[in-house]
Amino acid sequence: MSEQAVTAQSEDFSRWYNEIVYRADLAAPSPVRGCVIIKPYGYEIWEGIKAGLDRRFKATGHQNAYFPLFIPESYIKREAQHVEGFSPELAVVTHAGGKELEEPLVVRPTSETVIGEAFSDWIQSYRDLPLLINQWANVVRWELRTRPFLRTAEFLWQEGHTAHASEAEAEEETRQMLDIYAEFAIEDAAIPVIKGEKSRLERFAGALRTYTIEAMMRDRRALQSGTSHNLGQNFAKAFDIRYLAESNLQEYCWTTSWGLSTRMVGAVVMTHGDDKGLRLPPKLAPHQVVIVPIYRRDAQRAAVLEAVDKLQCQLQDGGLRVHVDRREGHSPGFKFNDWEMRGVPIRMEIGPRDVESGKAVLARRDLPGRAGKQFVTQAGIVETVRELLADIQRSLLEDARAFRDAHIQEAGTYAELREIVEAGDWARAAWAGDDAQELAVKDETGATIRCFPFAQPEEPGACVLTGRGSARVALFAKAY
RNA sequence: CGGGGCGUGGCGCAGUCCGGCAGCGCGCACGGUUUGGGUCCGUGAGGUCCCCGGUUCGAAUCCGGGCGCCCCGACCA
Repeated sequence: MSEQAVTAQSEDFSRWYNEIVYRADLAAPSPVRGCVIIKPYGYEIWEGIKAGLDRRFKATGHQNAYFPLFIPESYIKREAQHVEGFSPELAVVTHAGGKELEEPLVVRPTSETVIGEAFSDWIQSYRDLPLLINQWANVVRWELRTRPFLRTAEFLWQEGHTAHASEAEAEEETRQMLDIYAEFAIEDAAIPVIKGEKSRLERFAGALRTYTIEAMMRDRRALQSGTSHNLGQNFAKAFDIRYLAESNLQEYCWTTSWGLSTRMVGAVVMTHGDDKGLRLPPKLAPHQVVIVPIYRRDAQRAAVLEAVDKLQCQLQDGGLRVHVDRREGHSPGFKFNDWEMRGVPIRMEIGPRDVESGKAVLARRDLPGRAGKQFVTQAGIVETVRELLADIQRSLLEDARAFRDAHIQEAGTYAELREIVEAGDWARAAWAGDDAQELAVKDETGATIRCFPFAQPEEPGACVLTGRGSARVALFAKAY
């Protein structure tokens, strides 16, 4: 598999990327370039992501709600770091209803402020806490430079917002949601993400601490795939989110926020995609199985389609997402390639020979070409397919993990770090530098601290740069 | 904003140097053929060659001016 094939810039990749998934830029009206158009198939992948996350959110007691798209400019300005961080990328509405507005409205880049305003009304007592809210929404950030899926001016996401009575509880929530993101990424999306804390420079505007899951794409660039922020009391103070404690004293809440966006669709594409197109993890795939009927004459056609109908029913009854490619006028070979491009995990071929023998051909997408083909009996097909899907899910994760681990290296000195990241790999190194030194590294190597990973099984070498405070293990990489 | 590149049918492009009928591949429509790895053949629809001006008998092509987009960098999920 060539790494070239799965970069957003590669010709091979973009050919089907645009056709199959979506195009990031509107061709005609230039002012909205970089906005998002998600075609149906791509949107179904997003719906798979939504389902996986929503199930987990419900299990942890979070409830969905919806807040306004427009935020009064004054709200944004109320938290000093927040406004400073987001100002350059805000889209602002100045006119509405044919008149100039008294106060401009910001198109939400994120909703801490407007939700904070609501929270201050909703929360009166410690009995109202914790308040656990999630919103599925679109947001707009006017980036200078957009990239298909990985950075669009408008994107869809979920943003969670919670308020708690204690700092410890807020921290626990922040970490719990990061864990949920990581669990989702690893188990559902088959992306072996690394959990960690962001450096001060990369922290969310207005947060105390920001945690991240970092994924390695097939071109070895890092992709922040989800974030969870402990906001401390910064927003509670800015928006007067207070409660009456059991002690009968007014206290400020401790709040958190966390988000995961359509960028995750890009992460799936660029983690698993190969020269032939997408490879979708079964848990997210819109179609887990596609059945391609094969027949030569009308007499065969009826028998084949009858068998196919029966198999479709069995698989559907077994709770599997199955699609039958009934298109006329395309050869089986065409359909094989077509569904491989779309990344369907299992293709089932049913022809006259299979009808006769009671067998079926299964082709797994995770293995290249014909290597993924096997003959199975139609009896017990549901169980066979289920096991195969589980195996594909597992193998995609293992592939990605092996690839990732092969491209993370320990750096004992700054020279080593530089050499590693300039060659495109990730470097683990002890870090005790300050902001200025971190910026200097970016300037010199193009790499940034992706995170300070939580798990540090092995101790890295000597300090890369010395500074005040103790050194932490940091992960350096070039990122999207 | 700095550096590079490109604007030609729905998509991808050739043609531009050296002016002479607007082309190719894919896709689309129709007919036939084929169907176990991207069938083949035929017919057809589809164009402001980015815009404005100039040179010329004649401009996609040359000259002048303008506009737009993409890529790399700075900002960032």
